[in-house]
Amino acid sequence: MPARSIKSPPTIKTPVVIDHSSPEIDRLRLVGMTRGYVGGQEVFGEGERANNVYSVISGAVRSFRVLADGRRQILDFYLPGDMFGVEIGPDHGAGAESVDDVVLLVARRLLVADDGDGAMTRRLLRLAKDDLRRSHDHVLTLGRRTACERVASFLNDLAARLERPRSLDLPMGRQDIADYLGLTIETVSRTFTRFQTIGLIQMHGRRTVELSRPNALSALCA
Amino acid sequence: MPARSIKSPPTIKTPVVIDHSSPEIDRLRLVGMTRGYVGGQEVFGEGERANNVYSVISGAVRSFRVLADGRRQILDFYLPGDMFGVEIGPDHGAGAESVDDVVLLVARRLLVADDGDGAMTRRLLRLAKDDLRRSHDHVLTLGRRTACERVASFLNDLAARLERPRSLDLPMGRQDIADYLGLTIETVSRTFTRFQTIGLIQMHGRRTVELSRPNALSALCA
DNA sequence: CGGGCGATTGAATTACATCAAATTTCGTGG
DNA sequence: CCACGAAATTTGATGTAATTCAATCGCCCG
Repeated sequence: MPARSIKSPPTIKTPVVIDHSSPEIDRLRLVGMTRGYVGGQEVFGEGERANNVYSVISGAVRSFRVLADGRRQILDFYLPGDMFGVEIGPDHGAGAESVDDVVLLVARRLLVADDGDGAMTRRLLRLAKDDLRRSHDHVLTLGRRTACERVASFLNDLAARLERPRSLDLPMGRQDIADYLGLTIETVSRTFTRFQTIGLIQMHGRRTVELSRPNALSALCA
Repeated sequence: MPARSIKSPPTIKTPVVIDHSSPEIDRLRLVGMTRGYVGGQEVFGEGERANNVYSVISGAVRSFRVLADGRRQILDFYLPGDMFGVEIGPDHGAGAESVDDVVLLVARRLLVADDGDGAMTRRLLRLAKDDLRRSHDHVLTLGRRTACERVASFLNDLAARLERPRSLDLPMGRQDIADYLGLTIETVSRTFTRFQTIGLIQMHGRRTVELSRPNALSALCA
């Protein structure tokens, strides 16, 4: 995972208070500063001390682990409204980088951990369980689905998280998708073109995917 | 995922109190009844209402999800001292079955959820984060490791959880290992024999693995 | 209007799956 | 204690989905 040419890092610092509406029920109030990142910047490294927690205001973040020889596995993508970087132990179990241009809310870890009553802890528990559920889905996909099914699932899930727009804007490149799905960039590319040939999707440029037949796509997920 | 001949289900019910020492720091006190299972019995099904939580007293439990066409992915194995089946939502996101003969502690969900102060919630948070960490390891393994590396990781991890005995007793059969590692039973079998040929391991019967060269095995995990 | 990087396409290779026996293990009953 | 039989595992032959290697294409930015 290559060094990239870094544009001027637009590191704005402004005090901010944000209400994150966790799906359905809870609201998570976080107090901190915003910070801006250009694409491909490190937010924190694997094994780094976990002093802050983060919440995506705009853009997308990837969390990942790497093997000694450089093979990379993306564990999750975080989208606007998602919180990440919360740890129980002293340091981060995975690295995190901006996928594209990103603005994050950065809060001190201590401000989150302690709040007298257990309200915050309960929210964090809910959050952790959501992450676990997604990770289990991911395990199922990597362990038992074909390349074709993986890509279909990916588009499907992304569309679901973005509230099912007919057309979605991929924040990440093909390599990121490959590293998330446990495939190579070539296989991902081929699968996209096959989907397009079959009429499942329609690409406009390389980042915009129009889901022509969303039901057929879901059906492909097996 | 065959129906199995069920021996007389030794369903003993005895009131029990158990202290689970969570690694290092916390202790989790659970009050409930014990229940016995023979190999291959359902503890709960995917989508079933989550009325109880469970803790392994002896034996091993597998949690899993299945695709519509029957492909199965094992998400985790639970060993003595492990707690499982805790949910935030109303029902279980995965099925759970006994791997071999098992005794579980079964506690009512309500007894766990509420305890005035947030002590229990904090323990559950720690537990969820542990599960998440393991699931992330699993994603890395399924997404980016070869069959050989997967089997090595599996033996390695199992040995670590069993406090690194020189010789370990596999509670699960080859099919379970395959369904955990996203492989076929044949590939798992071939890999075991190759490891044995190379002198990495020595099998005694089909369940006992002697780790002849544990360091070489760890090195194989990449 | 180039130029460069990301993406696509093609050909050859391979790791793992599939299909099909043969063999071993281990519980059971004699 | 030993023989039997079903089930689990191993082994072998073959097939194939996905990877690897190698150009080429085309989108997007300056």
